[in-house]
Amino acid sequence: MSNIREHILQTTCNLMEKQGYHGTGLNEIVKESGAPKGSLYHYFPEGKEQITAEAVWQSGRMTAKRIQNGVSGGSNAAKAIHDFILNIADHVETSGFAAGSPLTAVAMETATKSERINLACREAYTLLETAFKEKLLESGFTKTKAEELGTFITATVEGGIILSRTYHSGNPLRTVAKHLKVLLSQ
Amino acid sequence: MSNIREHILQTTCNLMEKQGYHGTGLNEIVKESGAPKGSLYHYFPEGKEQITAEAVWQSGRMTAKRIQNGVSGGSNAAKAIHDFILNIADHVETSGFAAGSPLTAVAMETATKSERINLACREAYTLLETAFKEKLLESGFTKTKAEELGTFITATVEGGIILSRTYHSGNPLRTVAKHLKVLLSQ
DNA sequence: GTCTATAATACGATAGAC
DNA sequence: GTCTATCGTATTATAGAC
Repeated sequence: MSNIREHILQTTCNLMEKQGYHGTGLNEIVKESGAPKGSLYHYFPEGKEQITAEAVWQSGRMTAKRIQNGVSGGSNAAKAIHDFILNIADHVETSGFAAGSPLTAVAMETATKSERINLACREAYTLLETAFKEKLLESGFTKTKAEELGTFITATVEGGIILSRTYHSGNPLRTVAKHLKVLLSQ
Repeated sequence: MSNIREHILQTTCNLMEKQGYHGTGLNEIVKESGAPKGSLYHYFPEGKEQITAEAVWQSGRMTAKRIQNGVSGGSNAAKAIHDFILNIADHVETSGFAAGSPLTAVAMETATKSERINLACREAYTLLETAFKEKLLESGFTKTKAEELGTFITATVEGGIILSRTYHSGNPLRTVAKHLKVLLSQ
């Protein structure tokens, strides 16, 4: 796959995790990525919607992988999930308060405005929920419980990201990590 | 206080809980509110930032009040918070998947772009966290625990709103409500 | 206080040369 | 594949009449 194409997608992720969908312009993506300006519509003939949908989807796949690889042994979901969230907390602070993924902002902005992007966001969230669920299954949770907790954990992390970005501090995410660990260790 | 002014703020809340900050234009606010077009900059001389900051702040105050009044007796925080979230779940579905408040979307979009709106979002979230905390204190939680859980609950609700909007279903919020109740009943 | 008209700018998208 | 130039349409904000 083209290098430039990948780089445009990565830049889109980086910008949208700070500014969201409407707050990020195509001119900004071109400029920031350093990609040849004429090539944007060559690689993404369907424009901004296509770029965003692909960026969201790719970001979801990468985040899910990070959850899966959290603890290789897989015997302790509580610790794996705890560490995963602490990593996001650090990232928020070291990146100038980026969200770690474009998903949170883009999902909110486009939920009722673009069917295509909304579909990509659903798929991305389902990947995250499933990754958490698998971790919990490995640790001995029942199927129903693992499924519901997968949703619960995803919601809590997303909300923690919003609070940490708003307060310009990783602490809300750290509080979330701490209490999720207690909940999952019981 | 002016009736028109209040109506402009209310309309801004309604639009931004669906479309966010950048997705909502001033023209749209004027048109939707039916307010006299010439009066927008009369009541809000500092423009969109001022309108948004005030809308966010007002919305935070109203939501905090709804949490406080959830259960008048105040003896059962778990049930009060559970019911509060179920109400949001219903609202998301009956409103065509609005967020219940402009806070979630606006906070994400403006966290690093507008200091003024960011400050309003912080104050609004602090109001929510405090409202949850007070409910927990009334139910006998220790001060430290009530404080941390106030943050945890706020994060979980905000994340639940994102998931429910994305999936076009109140069910993620209902899952959140269920497991929060279990957590708080122990 | 409210109106219309418009300034000034940014946006997404496209055309056509090379 | 990549370029520049530009179209058409949004946006926020302001000016000036009434």
